[in-house]
Amino acid sequence: MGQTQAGLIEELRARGMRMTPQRAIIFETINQLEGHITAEEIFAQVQKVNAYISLATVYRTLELLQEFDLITPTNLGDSQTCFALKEHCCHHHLVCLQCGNIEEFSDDLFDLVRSRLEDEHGFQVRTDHMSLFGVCKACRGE
Amino acid sequence: MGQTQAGLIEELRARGMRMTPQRAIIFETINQLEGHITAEEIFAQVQKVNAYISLATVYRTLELLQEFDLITPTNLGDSQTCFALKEHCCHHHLVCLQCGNIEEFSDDLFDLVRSRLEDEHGFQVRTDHMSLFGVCKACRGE
DNA sequence: GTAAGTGCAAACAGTTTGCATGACG
DNA sequence: CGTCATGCAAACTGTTTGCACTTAC
Repeated sequence: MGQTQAGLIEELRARGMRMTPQRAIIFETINQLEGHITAEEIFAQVQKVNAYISLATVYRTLELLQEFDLITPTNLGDSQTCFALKEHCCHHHLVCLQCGNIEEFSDDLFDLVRSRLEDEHGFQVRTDHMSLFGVCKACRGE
Repeated sequence: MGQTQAGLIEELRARGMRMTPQRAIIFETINQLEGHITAEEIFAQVQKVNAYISLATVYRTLELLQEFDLITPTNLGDSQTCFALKEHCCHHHLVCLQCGNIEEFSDDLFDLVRSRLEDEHGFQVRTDHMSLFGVCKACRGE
């Protein structure tokens, strides 16, 4: 956890971004609040540390982290957008039924499926090591 | 197509809802615009038929159709919500790894996965006859 | 005729943005 | 000390709602 945060800060610096107390607090909050959280939730948590951090800064920082490819936004039915760290995301496979080629895709894509199956069916899906079948870009192009 | 629309209207009437020209136009539009469409897209199309139908009515009708379980909303990354007819949706299976019990779930859940794999990888997934594995409600409760 | 549906405009929620001020490096 | 980040408030987008009016049944 501390490591991840140090990693975040380090990477920010490496890309010439400035390190501000606001950003540090927001990063730490995202690290602590595991799973999918909304901007508003981050804001609420962040305000406990420092009440003078604005919601706009939270949004701007989230945007920054997205550009850095460190978090991913997901839309889970609700009106609000959720965010999650990318670090732990596993990969799945896309298998082409025509040429047999296999490519990978991120586990993020299953966020909505997972949460809805949990909410609507009480079913806890194991999405590790999934394979989806279909037709790849190259084969479709012909 | 005409059949589906007749079905919609019939079902509306059966539930004691009124049939208005606005609703007829909106239904027909949803039928014609296959796939996932936004309220705004429906509105634009509907206005070509009758320019005096308001966006509010489109939203109200969409809400109505959701209550009737005839369309499903989906959130595909964009800011706007997409809607699709439920009629063609196939079913998939949830297989419990502990008790072996199998339950069904709707293909709608894959909307986001499908569209993102198409957009991001150019991959056309075949989501028919899918099975997902995990732990069912009953087994989790223990 | 009466309950339900409509249009309009105003309200609303979530997010973004312009600008003056403040602070990192 | 220059540049970039912040806070504030106002703008913006997608959606919902209150209300007077209209219409289906």
